[in-house]
Amino acid sequence: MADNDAFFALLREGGRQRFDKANVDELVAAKLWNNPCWFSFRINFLALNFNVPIYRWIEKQFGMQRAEFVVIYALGLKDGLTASAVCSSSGFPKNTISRAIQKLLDKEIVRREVDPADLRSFVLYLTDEGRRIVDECMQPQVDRERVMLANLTAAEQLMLSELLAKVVVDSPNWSTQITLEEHEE
Amino acid sequence: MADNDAFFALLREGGRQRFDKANVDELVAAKLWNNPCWFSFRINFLALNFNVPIYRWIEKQFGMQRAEFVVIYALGLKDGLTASAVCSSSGFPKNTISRAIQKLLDKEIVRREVDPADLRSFVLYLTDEGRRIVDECMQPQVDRERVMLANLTAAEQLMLSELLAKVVVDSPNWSTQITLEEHEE
DNA sequence: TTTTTTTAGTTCCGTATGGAACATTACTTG
DNA sequence: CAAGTAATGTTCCATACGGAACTAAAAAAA
Repeated sequence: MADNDAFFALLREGGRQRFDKANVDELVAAKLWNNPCWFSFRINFLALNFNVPIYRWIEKQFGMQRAEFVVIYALGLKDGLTASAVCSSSGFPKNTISRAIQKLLDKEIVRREVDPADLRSFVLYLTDEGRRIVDECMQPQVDRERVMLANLTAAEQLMLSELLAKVVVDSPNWSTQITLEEHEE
Repeated sequence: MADNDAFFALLREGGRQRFDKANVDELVAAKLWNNPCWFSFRINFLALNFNVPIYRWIEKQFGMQRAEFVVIYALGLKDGLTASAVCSSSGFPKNTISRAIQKLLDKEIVRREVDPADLRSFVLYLTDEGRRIVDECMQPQVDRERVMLANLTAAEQLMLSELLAKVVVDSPNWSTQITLEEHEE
């Protein structure tokens, strides 16, 4: 690719001309269309706009912290996980997850058994109460997604789902290290 | 739409069959393809995978917290903002942003002037030092994006940029309230 | 086998965080 | 105009958070 610059400009613009920008906050518009990091802004903006109301609601309804919910959400999708499995799929540090699990054990939302094959680790299971809570938390999340995606057609949603999945699937190939020349010091 | 269910299943699947899932963590696979919240998982996973290394690096290099960087990032795109403008475009609560600004003032990365039109608020500007820091932070972010998106073709990146922008542009129409039947209490 | 290295999970500790109450200025309405 | 309401930023406080040091078990190396 020789004319990288033109292409990056295109990416950044991201179909700007087709939008009625009347309603968008001026700074949001700048972050969308005048920003070398088009991807990270879009992703972070959407994640925040999903998470803030959802976690506020979960906190209100069930007195659970984000990390706690992350644990039971993972268990809801796949029972019998270990703490470290939850960590690596969620990106939270292990002490945070560890504490979350302690609270969930206290509240009897989760139970655990020593893994006979590896005495260091525990296998986690939802209790009936835990299952009930996870289930009850899903509907608002599905609704929130639906609200946020209402501006896309069905075909667009499908395409978005596939494109994002394609990116996620590639994640094992991303180094966690920032490989810029390590500056001074 | 009568056959909603079939469509949501499609969305969730998000082109699963086309992927070589050999490399993906088993739980990540479940969260991708067996999850009623396909969108929020994808978005959150990607945001975390972008943010964690980037903010670790910024902390190391410049001793700045996430909220501090959010402020100067916004100012880098549009100088002369107020604190509340930064809040509403970033989603951070105002006390967090307020403290971040204090620190930036102390370090002389940002300066501020009373807004003559509104004596309650201040207008913020990057200092030369601040500008230098923002600039220096952009390259690693652009690089990180590029790494994360390397699995998409140019056309796919463009499509992704447009689709995400289309969702963001609709954000003024999303209520912040969770409107589920407010349960008991 | 013993010694080193890695891995799972916990604990310590200082710091960052966000809700709520606050002070100040601006806007609205009677 | 006065009185009430909303908006901007700051401060207080209790708590959540993550890095780093730790214990114990497993795996690898010697």
